[in-house]
Amino acid sequence: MTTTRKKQTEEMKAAVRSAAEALFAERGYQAVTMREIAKAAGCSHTAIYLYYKNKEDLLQQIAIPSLMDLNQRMLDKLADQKADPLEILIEVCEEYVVFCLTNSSFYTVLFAGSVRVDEKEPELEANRIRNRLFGHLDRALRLALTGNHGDEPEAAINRTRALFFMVQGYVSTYSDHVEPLDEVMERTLPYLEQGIRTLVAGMVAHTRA
Amino acid sequence: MTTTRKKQTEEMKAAVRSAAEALFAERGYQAVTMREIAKAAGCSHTAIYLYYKNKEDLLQQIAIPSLMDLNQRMLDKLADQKADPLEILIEVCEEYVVFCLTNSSFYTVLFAGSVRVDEKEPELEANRIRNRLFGHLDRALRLALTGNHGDEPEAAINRTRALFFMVQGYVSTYSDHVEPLDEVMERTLPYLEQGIRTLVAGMVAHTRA
DNA sequence: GTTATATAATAACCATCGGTTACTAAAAGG
DNA sequence: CCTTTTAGTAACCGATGGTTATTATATAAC
Repeated sequence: MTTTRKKQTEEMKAAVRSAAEALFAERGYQAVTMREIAKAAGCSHTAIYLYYKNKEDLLQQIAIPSLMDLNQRMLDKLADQKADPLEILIEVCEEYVVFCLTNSSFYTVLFAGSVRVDEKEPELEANRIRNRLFGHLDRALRLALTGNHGDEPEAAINRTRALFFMVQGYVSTYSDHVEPLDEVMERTLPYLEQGIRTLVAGMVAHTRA
Repeated sequence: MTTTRKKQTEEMKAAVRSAAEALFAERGYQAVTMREIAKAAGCSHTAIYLYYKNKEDLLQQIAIPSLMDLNQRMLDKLADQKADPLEILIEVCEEYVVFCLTNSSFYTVLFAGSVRVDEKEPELEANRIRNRLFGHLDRALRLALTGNHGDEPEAAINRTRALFFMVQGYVSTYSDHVEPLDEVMERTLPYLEQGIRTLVAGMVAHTRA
């Protein structure tokens, strides 16, 4: 059996991943050390570097499936033909912010660094997914604003920017929650919802004027 | 002369402060080490701990005067009786975001941690100033919305929250700028301005309905 | 002016971090 | 059964923020 060793390795790699996932979620990326992860997974901290290039790579590998899930959920919301476009927009935004708050350790590392123009590297996979998520927000807003199709494309881009500021502001405001996350979201998500409704109302008013 | 030693000490403390201020502004709080600051100031890194409790305390001491300046500038804008309240609101918000982007190393540490309820400490001085700044944003918005005084206080608070999300979102979106800060602000401040105008238009539309 | 005392400043040190390297142990292949 | 390959680790590296034991010196007292 040539599989014996590889299988064990694969199991160890998965154990590291699982341990890191739990620890990152519990205490945040920065606060968790490679040695802690190793201890929780049951190997020496140097072994982790056999499976993952470094600490950030480990985070990226953990984050990608979660990001893909989020991507799919946002797509599902967008695909609902029967729902009111404004309600879809709100739900899409909420999917996004709930993810960011739930996975704050992903968020800070994946979204904090802006797109690097200076390097020849083709960007990190996670950053590519992030850009796709932004596209979904953009599309949801455009669908909620049918009837304003006449204006210049620049105006539409600026509207999306404003929406994005609000969503991003919500996340960054509550990302350092002390209360349990459930309570924070139950209390504050209505603020965001109302903010989006108000902002959209302003967009409608502006384009009518 | 009993002043000789104390004076020299005071000079050294000021040199540390000045060096740290420049280094934090240039490369960010996290990236700068105490040993670097010491080298730039011309003392050993241990001496810094004679003047300042630790690295974060050093940052706080540096930040407070800047925050007070910002506080005053926001107050000045608010005091202008002749200007259009909406323009005042936009200027107050811009003072705030320009400060946050210019002093990003202050920002991340001072504003990232939410108000700590768990400790008996009476909060950090910097956090107290921060809350005052939020109050200015709130007042500027209320002044820009005269005529909607009839509605419940909760609605007014929620409007301020929405404004705050947008402002905060702008800052967090551009706080990791790669381009020179001047260019970033010149390009992106109009986005914020337009976002605020749209949001306020939505508030007016909502309260009229 | 000499000596004693308070204190400013530092060198040496500590535990810890992310990451590398030289080595060991054990499974795979003949 | 022996050789080769490879998974895994102990020891190490340079660096961090922070502490402590020690040294140097300006002041005060005689």
